[in-house]
Amino acid sequence: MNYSISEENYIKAIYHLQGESGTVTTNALAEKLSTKAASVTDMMKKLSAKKLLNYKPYYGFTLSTEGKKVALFIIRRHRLWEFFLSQKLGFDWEEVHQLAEELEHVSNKVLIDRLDEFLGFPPFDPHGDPIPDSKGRIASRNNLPLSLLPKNKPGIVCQVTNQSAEMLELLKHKSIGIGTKLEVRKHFPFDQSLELKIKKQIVTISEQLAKNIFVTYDENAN
Amino acid sequence: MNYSISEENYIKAIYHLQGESGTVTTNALAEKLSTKAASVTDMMKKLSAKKLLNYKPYYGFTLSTEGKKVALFIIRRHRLWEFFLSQKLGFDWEEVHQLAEELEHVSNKVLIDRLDEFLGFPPFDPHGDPIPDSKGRIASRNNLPLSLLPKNKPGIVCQVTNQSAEMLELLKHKSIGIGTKLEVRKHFPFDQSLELKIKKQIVTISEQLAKNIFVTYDENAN
DNA sequence: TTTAAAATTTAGACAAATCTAAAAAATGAC
DNA sequence: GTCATTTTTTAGATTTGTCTAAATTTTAAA
Ligand SMILES: [Mn+2]
Ligand SMILES: [Mn+2]
Ligand SMILES: [Mn+2]
Ligand SMILES: [Mn+2]
Repeated sequence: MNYSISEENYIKAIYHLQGESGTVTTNALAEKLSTKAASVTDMMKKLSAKKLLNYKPYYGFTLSTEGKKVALFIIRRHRLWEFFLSQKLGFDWEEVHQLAEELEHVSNKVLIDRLDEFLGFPPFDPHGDPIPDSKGRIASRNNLPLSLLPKNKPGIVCQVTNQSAEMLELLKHKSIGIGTKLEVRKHFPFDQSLELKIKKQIVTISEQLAKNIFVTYDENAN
Repeated sequence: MNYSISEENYIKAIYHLQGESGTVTTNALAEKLSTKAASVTDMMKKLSAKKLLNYKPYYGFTLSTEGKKVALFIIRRHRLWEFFLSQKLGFDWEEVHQLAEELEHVSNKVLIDRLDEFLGFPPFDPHGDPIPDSKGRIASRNNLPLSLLPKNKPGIVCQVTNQSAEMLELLKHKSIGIGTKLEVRKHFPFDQSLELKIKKQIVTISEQLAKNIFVTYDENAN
């Protein structure tokens, strides 16, 4: 019922790597955690013994139902602290992740539920990622990758699915953040780059960047 | 410059035990940390090597100047989080200590300074203990142990110097908290017990309890 | 001043988490 | 299908923090 910081970091990393039920490999996890394959195997045995994993040696692993539950509670903590750091302490969205990496391991349930309440039960974190509620449920949203936003229809940025320093630096430079209103003006099939209108400015972004930006778009709006 | 959770717990415990420059013994520290004397000796060697301690084998130890600085920063974190938990999340003063025990180990300086600012630079925590500022300075206050409060002069409880669950339970029962206004009505030399007037009620407290309650008293007030 | 008791340190062991290097298993090119 | 390459696991070591039991040092009583 109570896991070490190291165990929690592994569980969370597996959750993110496996996405919608894919199997995770030893090397991929080692890479993600900046550790060695041998260390991963050791930890997989341990998490397996604790029934958090479906693990078949040599063939990778996925989280068990219990493992997913644990992961969602870690992610809940992480994203609530990110929201707190951003909204209450005024940190930029590229700073909050590192700090939340530490705070997420303080795992008292009542503390987290009170924090949630204090923050007004935010459904999304500063990067637009959903915050699991106290039961581990995640709000869904009709997201659209920027590449599928119809031309000349206003969309609002609601999520960025890569939060590397490099990505966030680029977004900042282009004045794109959560809540930014924009329209696609041009799409160049040669390299899939896009020209956007943002606050009366024309901004060009690459395919790689566009792939990581999601928008909401009200089809019934004018 | 960066210390493990275990090291931090030892440093803080030494700080509290040594008070105003007393020497701390191996057994006292083991007791305080619910560990064994042998473990303490091991850690003392380590902290000594890091120049955080003045350590003479068999004769106890005190924190070095650097060690005190580290201790004050840990205590700053602890008390700021206690204040946050109490004021923002609505926890009772007997609950905040345990939670702060974990949060105190998240040691990013900018985070703590921003938290301090967010909270309005509180000088005292929910138990009335002073919160070191970002330079490690502690506000002083003309405190008076309740036993020295002149009879029939109003005092305001500003600090309780024992925060055991037992003590806080008793205080709650007697409706005494930080900010409580009271007057000493009677003092019984036989057992040093006191009769207090609190909001028109007469309350009796023991010597042990009185010793841990400190009040402010304005000599110039009427 | 001797000696028994108490306090402290040392010795040796163990669990957790990590690493490097070697062995074993799976995979894919031929 | 064989075999070299890649991936994964195992073996053995290391660091941190802890423990018990034994040895050492201090202390305080007789
Ligand atoms: Mn983490
Ligand atoms: Mn996030
Ligand atoms: Mn602690
Ligand atoms: Mn306190």
